[in-house]
Amino acid sequence: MIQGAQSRGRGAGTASLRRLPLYYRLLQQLVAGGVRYVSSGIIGRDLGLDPTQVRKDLEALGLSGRPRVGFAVSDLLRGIESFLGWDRPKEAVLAGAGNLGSALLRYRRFGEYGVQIVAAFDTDPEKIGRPIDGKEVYLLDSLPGRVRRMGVHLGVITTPPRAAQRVADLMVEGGVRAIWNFAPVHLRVSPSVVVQNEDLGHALASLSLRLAQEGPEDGLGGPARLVPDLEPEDPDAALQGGAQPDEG
Amino acid sequence: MIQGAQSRGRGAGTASLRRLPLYYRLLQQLVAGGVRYVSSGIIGRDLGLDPTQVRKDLEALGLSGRPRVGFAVSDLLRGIESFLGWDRPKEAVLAGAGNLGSALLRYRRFGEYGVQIVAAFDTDPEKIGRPIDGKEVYLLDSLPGRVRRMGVHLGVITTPPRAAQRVADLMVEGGVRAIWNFAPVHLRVSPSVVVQNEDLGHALASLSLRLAQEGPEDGLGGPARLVPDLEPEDPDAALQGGAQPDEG
DNA sequence: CGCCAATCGAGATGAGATTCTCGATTTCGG
DNA sequence: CCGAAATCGAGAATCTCATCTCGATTGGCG
Repeated sequence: MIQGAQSRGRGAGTASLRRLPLYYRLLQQLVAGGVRYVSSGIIGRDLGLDPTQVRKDLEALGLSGRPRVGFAVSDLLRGIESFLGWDRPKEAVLAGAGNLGSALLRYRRFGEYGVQIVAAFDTDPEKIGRPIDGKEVYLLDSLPGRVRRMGVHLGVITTPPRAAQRVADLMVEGGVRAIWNFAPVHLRVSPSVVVQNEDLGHALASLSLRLAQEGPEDGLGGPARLVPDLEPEDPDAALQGGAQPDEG
Repeated sequence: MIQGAQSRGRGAGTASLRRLPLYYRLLQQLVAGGVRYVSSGIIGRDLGLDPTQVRKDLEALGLSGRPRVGFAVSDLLRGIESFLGWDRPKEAVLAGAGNLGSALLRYRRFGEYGVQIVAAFDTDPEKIGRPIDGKEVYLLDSLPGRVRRMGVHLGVITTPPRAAQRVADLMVEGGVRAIWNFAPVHLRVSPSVVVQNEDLGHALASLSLRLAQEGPEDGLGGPARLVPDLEPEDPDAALQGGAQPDEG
């Protein structure tokens, strides 16, 4: 991914950081299959990456493998979880309880990454006071105060474009220091606030572009994520959205 | 961004490709404000990028500016649209009409990028035959045949993790050549099929990580997108999810 | 018309990322 | 116990990307 002007950590560069979730997913599927050890060559082959790169990435995490054997899958999983902070709980609030916002409030999988959305905000009186998936929906105007009292530092914006900037301002006012922005607008915030844009339209269009350009897959995300990104998963747990198209 | 093993185009590298949607968003806000010309310096300041980089990105699109004046905003918008293929219509199908899938079916903004989801598939009998936002929901088993008849090459997977691989196989069987995968699993598909992973959990966790690492914003996405990505928008049009928290 | 400032475009420089090469270690099969 | 194969780990080479520097062009102003 492209990092604009970002201070990168020491060990793992922003590049390898993006691949860790990919490894994590694959490793989870391997443990589910009873595999205990895996070589960088296997990982590389499945993910379309160079084995050396895989080793370097894992090395940056402080993990090491054994010649002729490979890496212990369980070590890798724990190492990645720890490195990415998935084992340290964090809370977030969401603004804009529309289609997308509601879906995110019901999304079951954030917990696996140590993140939990604890409250929602909206301006529609119809929505206030009606919890969505157990999360209370409050009036938008009360956001700064509540967020500050809750001590939450993560905010999710799923409002219409026109409301996004104001919501961002309210969040920052309440002490939010990182914003996950689904609204397709460029937010102007203090440089100390981290903004991660997640434009779904752009993401799908990006995929379409890759298709048109005949660019065989590499496993990475793509859009939004054009910038900093990550990801993981396990093949047996519950699941996201809600519908389970067979195969249960 | 990190691209696994991808054949990159000639003109614009994968890096600048990720920034184009950022420019697009900003430019749309500028036209809405009546601005006709903009310099690379202005764009760079607003987006936190180096002016030279902005010029290089735009240059890669075949666009040029005039000294002392800058670039014509309308030219830039058209150029980006064209380069990213947003002006060429494409159809997509979706599998997994759960929370997330439904939200995407109702998402109004794909059209702006030239993409339209034309049908959905699921295994839940309750959902079959009940259109969502005007899109018909069919039985998953009929996917290959229908997709082939419709001539669709884009597929979206919003199923539980366990169903994802089977759905991917069905899609490929039906002729889908690019998959947007929201299920947190690593899909194994033919190398000729493009897979773009969009793990929302990972994306949010990624943001959280950036926060913890004290990494001031750069405007880029982050996770998923790890690989090829993109994005755009206009500040006045309708909007995404559905809820409109004030400011209407 | 001539000067000044703004802005672009191109080349050079430097940092980061990816790939390649090679030596060391360990397991497996005689 | 010994040789072959696999795998890792470190260093070097290559590539891409981002930033810096500088000359050229253009519009505004006197």
